[in-house]
Amino acid sequence: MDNSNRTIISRRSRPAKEPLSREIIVKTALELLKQDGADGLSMRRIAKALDTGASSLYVYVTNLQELNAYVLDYSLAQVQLPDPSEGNWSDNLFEALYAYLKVLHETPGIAALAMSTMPHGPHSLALTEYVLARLHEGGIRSAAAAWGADMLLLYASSVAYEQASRDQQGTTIASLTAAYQSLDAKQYPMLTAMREEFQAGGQPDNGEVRFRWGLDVIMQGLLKQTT
Amino acid sequence: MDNSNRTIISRRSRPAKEPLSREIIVKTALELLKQDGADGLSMRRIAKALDTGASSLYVYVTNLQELNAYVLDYSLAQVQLPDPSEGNWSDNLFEALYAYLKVLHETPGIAALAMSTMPHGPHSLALTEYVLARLHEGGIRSAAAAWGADMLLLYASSVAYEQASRDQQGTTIASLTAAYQSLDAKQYPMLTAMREEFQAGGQPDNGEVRFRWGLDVIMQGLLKQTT
DNA sequence: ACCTGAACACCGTTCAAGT
DNA sequence: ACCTGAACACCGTTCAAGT
Repeated sequence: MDNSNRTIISRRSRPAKEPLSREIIVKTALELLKQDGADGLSMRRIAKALDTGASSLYVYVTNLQELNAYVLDYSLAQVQLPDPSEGNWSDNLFEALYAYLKVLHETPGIAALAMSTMPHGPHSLALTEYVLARLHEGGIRSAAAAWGADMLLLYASSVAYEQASRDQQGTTIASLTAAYQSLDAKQYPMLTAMREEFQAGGQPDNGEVRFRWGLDVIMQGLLKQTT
Repeated sequence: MDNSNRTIISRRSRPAKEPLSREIIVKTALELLKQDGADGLSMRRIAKALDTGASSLYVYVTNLQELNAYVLDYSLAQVQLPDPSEGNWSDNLFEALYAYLKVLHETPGIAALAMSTMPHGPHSLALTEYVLARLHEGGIRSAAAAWGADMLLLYASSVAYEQASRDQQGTTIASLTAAYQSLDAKQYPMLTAMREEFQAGGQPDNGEVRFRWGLDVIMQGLLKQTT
């Protein structure tokens, strides 16, 4: 009696340590990434959050690179793909890519993963499949569709990544605006003349407008393509 | 006499240590980046190559981020911009962007810098200026030109970066091809049908063709744009 | 003014040892 | 089979001390 009681109490004060698993590792990794940004994603920090040593993780994950791939795919589960049976193909395509951008943009660090790790997982494949299907609906087939899908996804990833590193740097942004202000008009006439347009690009409100504008450019170009 | 002699000998065996300077730091950084890839670019390695301690570098460079920016701009000096008075604007634009891609592609690690560090330096500005001027020649002005120039440069940077990380990973590429081979045709009908087109994209020979195809898509889209 | 060494607070990965 | 601690070989940055 005493015995069982004691066990219960000890369980309450610190619940029986959940056994490790790849899933729980990936989940904590994503939480840390959301909390602390790109620095949060380290073997040692994940291990600490799970109350173990870093070496314990290597049973479930061969290395950091592989873990990165899992984390990326896990977070891509949150990309909401619009029902293809409603609305037209091009609106659906835009919304899907914008949803992808938002997921990358929401969690700083995921964008970096999207650029640096090769997409393995089911959610990444599902996204590519979706994009291909919409392009097919729109009459863009074979090579143009394959390359176009890659291009659209790369565009979204790189925009997210650029914005993420922009936000992270902070310090440098002031000195850059200063540099633009004091441009030599002789050496850089175009840049000097278009100062405002370039600075407007950095404004956060313009983000969505500009992103959609870029998608539109690519889509127009794809529709013009014959190959 | 003896004294002066001794000094000369000691100078020969180890020439009077060149004083540090930002330029020499940036140069060695780039050399190490070329030799050892992205891992080569570390304060400690640069210091070791210069036969000092890492802390000595901080007199000439405020931190690694700033050094990265200098290295990037220094290597962009090698981008050969075609003479705008010869040939048509669109060929010149393509060649300039391809020259940019090649510089990023040649030195593994520079592409990562291009994506992650904000472009300050004169060579980066010169490249942007050149792109803007060509677009202007082609009749693309104001906002469309500014956003278009950013888009073209981002496209080149991201293609280079993607290829660089692809090459670096090595191991993963095999498992990815395997994954494509065993795709569930029910779940991913498009991807299954277009396997070859996707795998062809990974082929190194196709790199240039595909890059130019992408530039063409963006250019066609830009020319269609009214805003 | 410039350089140095040691120190601080981190990394990823491996490996022998424990349960 | 799983977990652990210590060790190895690294990081960027700071700071007191030297010249």
